[in-house]
Amino acid sequence: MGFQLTFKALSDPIRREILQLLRTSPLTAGEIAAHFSVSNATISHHLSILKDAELVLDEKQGKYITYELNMTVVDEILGWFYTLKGGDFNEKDN
Amino acid sequence: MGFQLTFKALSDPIRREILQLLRTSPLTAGEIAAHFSVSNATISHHLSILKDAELVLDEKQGKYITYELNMTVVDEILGWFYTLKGGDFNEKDN
DNA sequence: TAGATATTTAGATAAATATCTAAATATTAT
DNA sequence: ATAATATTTAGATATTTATCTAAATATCTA
Repeated sequence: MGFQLTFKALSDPIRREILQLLRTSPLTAGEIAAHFSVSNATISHHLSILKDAELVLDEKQGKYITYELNMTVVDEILGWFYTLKGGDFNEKDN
Repeated sequence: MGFQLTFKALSDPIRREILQLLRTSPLTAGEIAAHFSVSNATISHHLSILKDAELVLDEKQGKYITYELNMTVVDEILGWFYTLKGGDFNEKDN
């Protein structure tokens, strides 16, 4: 539980919007890129940051790569916020 | 509810640790700075970023400035994560 | 096998960020 | 008033980041 990659990943507005896009169902890289006005390469870069943070999972399906939200990590980060609201907190996990 | 400043503020490990320090009670800038090995000026800079994000509130008390957690904004950010978990989401608020 | 499509990787660049030291501001105490 | 203490602001610098274009890789289809 090192949260550095997770929070860094969440600090960019495009990456947060990608997560919201994936809220209802998985999408391919191209479908995701179509929602934005930056290049596909840039979206690919953002996806790799989300992947490193384990906020998304990817699955290769033939020509396409499908991305989906990883709820496990979303829940872990929620846990971090709950420590702020009075729960326990292990200082090492930051 | 523009979350950009909030998430940016949370993306630095020192700032997250400051928030955890303030979990139980308010502290002065100096008390906060004493927990870290960077200069007071640097901590002051981090505090100003947390303040801009409204994650902390400050109150001048004579020679000291006391900082405390702003739970209101913590709760707002929790709301953002809940949209990811199936709730409603207004795309403008990102 | 060639050509088309989907995605990522590489290399470059401009902007943003964290940090430092030194100086400024404000408050308290002698 | 002067000195000491607490904090912030200013200016500089090195690192990180988001973005682009062009090239590489992988898969599908005719």
